[in-house]
Amino acid sequence: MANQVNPPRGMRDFLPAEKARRERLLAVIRASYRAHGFDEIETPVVEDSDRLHAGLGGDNEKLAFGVLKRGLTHDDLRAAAEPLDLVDLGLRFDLTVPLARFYASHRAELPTVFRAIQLAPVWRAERPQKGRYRQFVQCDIDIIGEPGIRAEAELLVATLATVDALGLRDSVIRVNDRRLLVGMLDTLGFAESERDAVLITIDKLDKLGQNGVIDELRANGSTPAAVDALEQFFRRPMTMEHLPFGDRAIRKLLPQGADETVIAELAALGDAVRAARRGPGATESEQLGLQPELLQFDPFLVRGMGYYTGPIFELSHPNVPYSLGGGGRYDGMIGRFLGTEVPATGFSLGFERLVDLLEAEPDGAAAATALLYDADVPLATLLTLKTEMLGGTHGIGGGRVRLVARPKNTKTLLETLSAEGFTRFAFVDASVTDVGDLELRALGA
RNA sequence: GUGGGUGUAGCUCAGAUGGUAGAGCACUGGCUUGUGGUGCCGGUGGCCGCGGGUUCAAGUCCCGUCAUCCACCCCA
Repeated sequence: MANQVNPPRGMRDFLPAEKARRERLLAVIRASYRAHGFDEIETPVVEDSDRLHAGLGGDNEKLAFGVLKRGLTHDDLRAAAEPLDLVDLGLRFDLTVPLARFYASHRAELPTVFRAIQLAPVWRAERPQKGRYRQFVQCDIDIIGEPGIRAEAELLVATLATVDALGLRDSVIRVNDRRLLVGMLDTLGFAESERDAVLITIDKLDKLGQNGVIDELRANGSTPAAVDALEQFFRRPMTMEHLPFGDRAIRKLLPQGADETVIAELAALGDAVRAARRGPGATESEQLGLQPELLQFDPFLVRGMGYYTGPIFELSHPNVPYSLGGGGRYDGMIGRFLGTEVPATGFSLGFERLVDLLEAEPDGAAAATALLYDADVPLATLLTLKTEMLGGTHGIGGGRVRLVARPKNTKTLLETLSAEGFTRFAFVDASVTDVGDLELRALGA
């Protein structure tokens, strides 16, 4: 019934089974990232509003939840020129801006190259939809202090390993570089002033198609000659041969005159990641056909965040229309907070989207026993049984025991318990006095 | 921010053309059964999302509003 006890719009309560499942998946992600040499940190859920609205969050800034200043008066309200004047804090809309502040604040205590894990909720005041929530968990890894593709390679290998560990098949990471994107627009003849708008339209390529993108650019009044050039580029003759992520694949998909340095970087990145995925000892021919292409160069991958400066990534899966994660290099951001430029790059997994996509797996945890007791069994007996089964008074041996009053209809109860991960049960009537009297039965799924 | 669908018991849902509400499951009482969880009879539980309008009469029609889902926008 729709009433006033629902959680806030776009935010969710999690029942025990779902909460347990989320925690299991989170544990997999945490363990995988830690194994790759990253360290987990935590920052406050709110940041200074000024910092959130420093122009680094792109459109997300408009979606930030603000926190009103405490003790506002009517005079304050009247004196405010705009709503943000009444706000001094805001809920973070991503984990990258807080990380940049964190690094700027604690740089002296951190290693020269810092590898961070953040598994935490963020908030955006968007209209909720499938795969989109107003409060959602992001799983970020970032490498701060490493300027070269060494960092990107580590990020991608760790991310792919984590995706594997989660049991997600068929996902692909699309790769591009902000510098190639900008270079392409320049080559085609777009003015710098229209760059952002053009990129937003190009980003819709997978939805609108090539003709749709051209139409929208024309409708928006983009430089006609440049749009013509783009259309011609779309229509260029292309061989359909499949090329692995590397020098040839990148060149094939770019206009003439693209930045050679960037191409070389991306090609090296692809080679390194492929080598790591293949593992030691295996030859390329041995793995051909076994190892699907996990990286894919996409010259039209844009990513919304304005702060990206170099290689950018997006994790996609054929079963869902939205991305499962993304990231890229944001070399300028920390300098905004610290004064000194510090290179940084990161990758963020969309936890909610992974949870929604992954099949629910049974809880492989230790035995859990439910004792269904009759009303006439003394409380002391029940508590003693429970304590004994747990192997002592501390009861942290790994097993679980729950006391449940036996209802008239046990069928539903047993199904519920099974769904909660209980593996066995026993009836407890007044004749039971110690554990030896219990007749334990398996609780089938 | 824009557009569309939905909103009836704890849950899943019925309620053609307007006549003050039903089922299954869940919960619960009795008997039966006597413990992998039966059968029979009964019971609790509904401002039919909320507000307004039309009408003798609205769950049913109209308007508004809120919630939710979906599609845009944008994004994890």
